[in-house]
Amino acid sequence: MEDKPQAAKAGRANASDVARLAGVSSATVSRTLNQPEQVDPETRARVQQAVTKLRYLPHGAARSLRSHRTRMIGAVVPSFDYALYARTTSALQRRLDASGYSLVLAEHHYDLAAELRITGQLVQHGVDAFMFVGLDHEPALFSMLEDYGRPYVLTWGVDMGRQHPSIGFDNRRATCEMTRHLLALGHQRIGLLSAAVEGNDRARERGAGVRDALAEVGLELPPERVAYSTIALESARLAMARLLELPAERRPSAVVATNDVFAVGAMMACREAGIDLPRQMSITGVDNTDLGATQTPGLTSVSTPVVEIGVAAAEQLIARLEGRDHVPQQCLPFKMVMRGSTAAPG
Amino acid sequence: MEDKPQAAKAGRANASDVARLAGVSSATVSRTLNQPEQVDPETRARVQQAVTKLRYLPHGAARSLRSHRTRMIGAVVPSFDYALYARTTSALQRRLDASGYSLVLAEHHYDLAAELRITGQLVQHGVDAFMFVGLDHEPALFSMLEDYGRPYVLTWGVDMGRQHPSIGFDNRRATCEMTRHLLALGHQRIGLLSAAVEGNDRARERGAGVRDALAEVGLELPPERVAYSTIALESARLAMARLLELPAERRPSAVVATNDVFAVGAMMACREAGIDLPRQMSITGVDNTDLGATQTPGLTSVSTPVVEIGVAAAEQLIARLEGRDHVPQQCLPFKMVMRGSTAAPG
DNA sequence: TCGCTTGATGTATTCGTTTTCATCGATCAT
DNA sequence: ATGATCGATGAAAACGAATACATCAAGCGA
Repeated sequence: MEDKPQAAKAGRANASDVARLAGVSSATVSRTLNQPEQVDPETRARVQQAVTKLRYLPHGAARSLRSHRTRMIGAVVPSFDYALYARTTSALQRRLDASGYSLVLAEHHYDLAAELRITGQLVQHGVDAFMFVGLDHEPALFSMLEDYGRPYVLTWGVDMGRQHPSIGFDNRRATCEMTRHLLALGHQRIGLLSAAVEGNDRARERGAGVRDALAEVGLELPPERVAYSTIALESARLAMARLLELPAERRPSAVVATNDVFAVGAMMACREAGIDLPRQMSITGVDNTDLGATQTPGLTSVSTPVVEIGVAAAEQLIARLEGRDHVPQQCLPFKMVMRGSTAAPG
Repeated sequence: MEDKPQAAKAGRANASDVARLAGVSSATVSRTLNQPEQVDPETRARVQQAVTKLRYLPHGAARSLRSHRTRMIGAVVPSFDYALYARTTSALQRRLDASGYSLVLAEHHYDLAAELRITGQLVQHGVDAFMFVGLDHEPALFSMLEDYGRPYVLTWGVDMGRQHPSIGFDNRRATCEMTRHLLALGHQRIGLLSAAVEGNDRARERGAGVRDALAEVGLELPPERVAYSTIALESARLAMARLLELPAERRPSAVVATNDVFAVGAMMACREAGIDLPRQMSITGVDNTDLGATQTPGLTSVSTPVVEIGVAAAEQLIARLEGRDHVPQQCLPFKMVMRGSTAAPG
């Protein structure tokens, strides 16, 4: 009654099953899958056949327990819900997939403590390497990655101090150039619609860029012309509404928003208040999303290298995991996209 | 020269290290982490202390090799880039995170063969359960999940045949009601802007809903009033442009788009062609995204239960993994959102 | 006080691969 | 012919945690 060879094997075939069917040892099965060139073509074919016949999928946990690699790469982003990160992540996955890596994606809702916790879970699961958004992170995050020997790359910003590998663009110069554009149009009172800056280097840099451009012409940015918002249209609309409450002579004639969602929220507030765009108010965004591009008037914005960041991040991480050379810091170009939302003050 | 106890331990502490520091066996460490109630409070405290001191993270691969569970749940969606899936997935992650599960996210770009391949990779990595979008999938996908004993739930549609667990809403009724609304406004020639229907049950159902409503009043949908698009603004704009090329007496006075991206693309085409919305053309979408809501005029759309789907999917999968009761089929409500993009024909 | 139960802990095996090392023909230079 | 080399393969030892089973002390009733 013992030893029913092929009878009702629970569910999953393992390497020994394949080996038995192919008449080889499990070591040869493993080699066929991992270093095919080391095994005799004829044997190899026999093993392959057994693999497909049994629908064998190697057991990832066992594999990574032994080999210390999972071929999984983690992307930890602030939010799935913002189109930008989605497009970067999408590009990242495509590139990873092409090299046989899988993507594990997680979001932290702009909470750096949550980011640390979630990344810890992923480290536990054996994720080999990480992509993060932005330069600001908990120190404990870096020490954990260090302890566990996990390569990582920061994105959407460039770490000038060269402490960490990073791939992004110059956020500060982006808003600086945008502000110069508004100044050139003749605007004097320029407002800023920004995300909260703590833990958010992109927001900080983008705000600094506005101040840079203003300083170049001897102007400054009074606190009353700065409004803060969370990344949601409604929140941005309310923030803009507060700016519009300023008395006419102190109210900005142009507002630089640090991203397109804020900019579109601002447009909503203007429409509601009966303010004509762009005659009575110019608005600019950053990221050049569909959301902004399809507004009437179209939103002037900065086209950021979303896809390029994802691809470059994937390539750097793969290169490091496979011990190849890589460029640790990459500062990619951005592009101004002028549309109808900016004009000379009426 | 042997036996330097704590000297330069490579990187990672393991259960034995924790056990040694706490003066217990590794079995007790494991119990402390997994069945804390079975271990003496005093011992437990000592172990916990050692865990934090050594910054111990259990080795996920080892754990899941032995226990056959990873506490990872996979969501396989068509695209990260469409806001809807992002919001569902976000809700899903939040709910999973609260129960100690991690999310693994992957996209297949509307390619069901890719979906199968990618899901296979995730099964290899030990992902415990899956959420998919839509009812249409490769038969091989279901047999693989069956073979490997992985629970799954289909979303964004309700499987009437009760073959598979599913959570969604009635896509057909959604566009049907939308079309009735247009008919009630007095439209006679109604067009359809749809995604390709093969492998996409949502598109198929939504198209059927339009035909249902037309049939109720004895009308039908001639092929020339149907245009197909891929999920991108530019593609939708071109598709709508083709509908606008019809001679005036056969051109639709209203177009039902099967999602908001298509609808906004259609709006772009109209603006470009100098067609006044909604006087000369009514347009409706599905999904009620920010993209549609912020257009001028605002897009009339169907608000779909994006967040609820994510939460319900998470809860069903967790319940099944933990052997608890669950409702296999859930049909959630949707809501019509009327805005300025629909009006009586001019 | 003895045997029995109970609770807490340790010992040892197991999960399914990868990988090191050994083996065994076959080929080759001498 | 012979020892060296090489290519292909198998046997067996990891990897790190979970867990069945054994152990041991304490508590209990008779």
